[in-house]
Amino acid sequence: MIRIIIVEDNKTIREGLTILINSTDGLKCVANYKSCEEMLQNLKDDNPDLILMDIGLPGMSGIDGIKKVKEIMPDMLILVLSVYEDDDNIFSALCTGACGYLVKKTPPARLIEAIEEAHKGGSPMSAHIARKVVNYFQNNMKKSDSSEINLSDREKNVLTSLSKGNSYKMIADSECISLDTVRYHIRNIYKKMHVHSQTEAVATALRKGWI
Amino acid sequence: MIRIIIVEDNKTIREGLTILINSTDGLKCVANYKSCEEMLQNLKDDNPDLILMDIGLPGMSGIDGIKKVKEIMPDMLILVLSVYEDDDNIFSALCTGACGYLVKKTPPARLIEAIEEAHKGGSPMSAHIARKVVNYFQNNMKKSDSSEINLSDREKNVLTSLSKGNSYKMIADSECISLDTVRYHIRNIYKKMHVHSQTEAVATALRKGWI
DNA sequence: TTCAAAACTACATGAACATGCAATTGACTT
DNA sequence: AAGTCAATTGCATGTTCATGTAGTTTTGAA
Repeated sequence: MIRIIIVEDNKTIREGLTILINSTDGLKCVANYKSCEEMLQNLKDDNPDLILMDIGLPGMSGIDGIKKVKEIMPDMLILVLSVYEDDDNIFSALCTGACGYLVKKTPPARLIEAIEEAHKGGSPMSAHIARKVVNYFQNNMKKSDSSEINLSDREKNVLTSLSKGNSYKMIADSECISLDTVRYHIRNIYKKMHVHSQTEAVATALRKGWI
Repeated sequence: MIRIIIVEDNKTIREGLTILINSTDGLKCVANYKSCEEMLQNLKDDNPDLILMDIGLPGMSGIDGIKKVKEIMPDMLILVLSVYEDDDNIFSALCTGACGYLVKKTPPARLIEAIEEAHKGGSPMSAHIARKVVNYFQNNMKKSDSSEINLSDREKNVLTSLSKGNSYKMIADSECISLDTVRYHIRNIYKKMHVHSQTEAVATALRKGWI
């Protein structure tokens, strides 16, 4: 029996979900709340296996609610049920600790499936949500592929050291080379990267994931 | 009618998938190959809507295959069907351009669903794969939460400008403030961030995702 | 209105950096 | 053995930066 609590400010939806869940074998809605605050007060007593949570709530937002729940019970399964499909809400929810994200128009049968899937270790997401998540990977993980700048090991060390705020003198000492050799390497780094300052070199390298 | 091609080295599986797809309304397997090389040669002629691709192939790996396909047809839908569930393969595939990732034990009915879901703009993933993807977010996107340094809008602009390699003078011009005001803001940034150089400030901000 | 904080401007100075030129060394090639 | 090349060191010079001190303007709250 999967113990579920619902957090949803709309009474109709809240009661509909409760009925849906309670009429399904293996699922039980042990409580439902119209705000995160109420839910948090009773969380320990309710001791649910999974929380079905709305994002757009009066008072504490669902995102903050997820954060609080995770502080109290880090392994709690939280399934977001939201009308929002914008990147901010989706990524905030997932980063904060939601294990899945469904849009509100999800049909009842799929919702039940999703709850069971989450409980079995999955991360159910509505189709477009999942695509957004995958797109995120494709857009933001362009590491080690494009514009293959070939920095030598020494150069990489120097650049990494620079990014930590070390001065030429400190780098010279830690690399056991002279101050002028540090200058030499940095010149070469600048030449390879087409930049003219530490800041630009470090920023570029960090953005492209070279260091 | 969704036109599909299959890349899979195991003959039994390949033929089984072909039959499964061709016996489903709305789907048609226009070709099947046992290697990426063969598939790539005929890609343009086959002109599929979606590619069902194995990862563990002899010769060119599925990951490299995905990369090649994306170079030729950037919008091609590629659904990975793999026995591997390790992070490297999953993330490589998704980053490279796969729009979904299914494990091979996926039941036929779910596979068909997944193909249709991918075609409608979703990103079907097997339960544990999805969870791994979501976990990635929770572990690696600790941006904007910890150590809440409160940079003003102006300070953020200045810092961003610095990270692009602009000099104080250039920043003064682009922000329409005097050189000394730029200095003033940078002092404050340093104070808030506990650093003493551009490089350190920019590196820290980039690493923490503030800019 | 009045006060305080934040934002802006100014000037000054020692430190750190960017870059040009040049010489030395060691490794590897032909 | 002579030659090439990367790594190293050295020196010099103009530029930019980091930071102390201090005055003015703007803005938001009491």
